[in-house]
Amino acid sequence: MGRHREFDVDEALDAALCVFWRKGYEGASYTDLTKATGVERPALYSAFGNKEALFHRAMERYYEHYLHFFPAALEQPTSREVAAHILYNAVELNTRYPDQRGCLGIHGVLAGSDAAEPVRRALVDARAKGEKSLHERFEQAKKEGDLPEATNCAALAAFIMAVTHGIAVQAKAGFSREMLDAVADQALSTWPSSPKGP
Amino acid sequence: MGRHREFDVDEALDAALCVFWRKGYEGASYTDLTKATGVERPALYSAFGNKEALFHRAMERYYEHYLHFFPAALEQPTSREVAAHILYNAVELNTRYPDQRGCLGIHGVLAGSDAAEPVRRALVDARAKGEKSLHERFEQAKKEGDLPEATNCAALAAFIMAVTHGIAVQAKAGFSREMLDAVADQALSTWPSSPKGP
DNA sequence: GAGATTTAATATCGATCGTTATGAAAAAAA
DNA sequence: TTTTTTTCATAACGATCGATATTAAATCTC
Repeated sequence: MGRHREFDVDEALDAALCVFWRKGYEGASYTDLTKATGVERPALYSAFGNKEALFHRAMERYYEHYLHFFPAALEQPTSREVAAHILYNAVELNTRYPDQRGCLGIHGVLAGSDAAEPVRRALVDARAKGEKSLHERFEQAKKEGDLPEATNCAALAAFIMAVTHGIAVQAKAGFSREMLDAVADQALSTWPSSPKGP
Repeated sequence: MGRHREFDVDEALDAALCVFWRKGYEGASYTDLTKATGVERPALYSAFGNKEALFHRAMERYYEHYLHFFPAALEQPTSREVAAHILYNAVELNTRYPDQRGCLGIHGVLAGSDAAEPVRRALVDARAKGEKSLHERFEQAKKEGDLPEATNCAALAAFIMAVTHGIAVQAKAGFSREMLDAVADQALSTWPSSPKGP
């Protein structure tokens, strides 16, 4: 009943995601989005709703398709390996595509107009969620004797995330993968070791 | 010869700086700027030139008035103290004003429209300049035996800057000063020690 | 095939963006 | 005081923003 859609919604979403990745939420205009997706404006509205909803969908897809290494990292056997997986995979992702360096979640909307506040909040919440899961993973490591009893697990998780965010900023500035790997090395260079540990 | 200016240029610049700090370059509109400065649009243009020039002036003032701790840190006696000064002062600055958390230089324009490319480049260049001076300071430390011969000074400088950038991102997200100090602690716990060192 | 329903494409909406004429107000120079 | 020069404030500029009304095309049901 009715005409069929002539474009692939997922393909359009992927193209829109790349635009947001490069330009952030407010920096990406519908002119950019229609050009990248090959889909006219009203069709984008019909398929996704407004710009904020489209960004939300792009953000979900980003987490699923690009940040999948994060939940996977939490399943590494030791806390150090968890941290290493996060850092090195972040470096790889942040330098993988020359045209969209850095991380959508970080420079999507660090700052912007008041109108972008809900989007900014959504990204902050998503980051907080990831950091919380990392914190909990480190608490588990402490229980297992993988981390010293005195470890501030919240601070350790915040530290790893801070380095990851910093790597995203530097990747956007054009830093080489080699340099960013070295930054990750340094972050891991003195991982707190448990007396019971290896 | 002619009428006098009725507003203080430096005061207006300070007010504009705060707007850019909060909203970034493209997020700050002239409506915001006139409201914050109390100066009408044409007067801002007359005093500073266009928006890009105004941001440039604000950026200069930011480096002079707020990031002055950075060149000062380079004069600390040891590389570890240099790094500590940078990190803890960055935490303090990034959490000093509840209304403008984070760092103007970082979230000023991480992403944005193509029109903001020159501004983005200027901020990247300014960051690179600071990082280069830190790198050189670490090379000096290596010569003095304060850092091990094998130290990758460029990576070490990039690491400190990465943590600083990450702290800025987290400060913008509302992290407490205590938490960010703990992040800085963790970053410094990885500090390489020289065999000749203390 | 006829009518109903959904999508596609053009063109445009009001609002806001950065920027600037324009003319009144103020202060120095004559 | 008159003239000249600079600033101030109102208003509006063209361009672009996100979002739609409208009409033609396509595909369903009957």
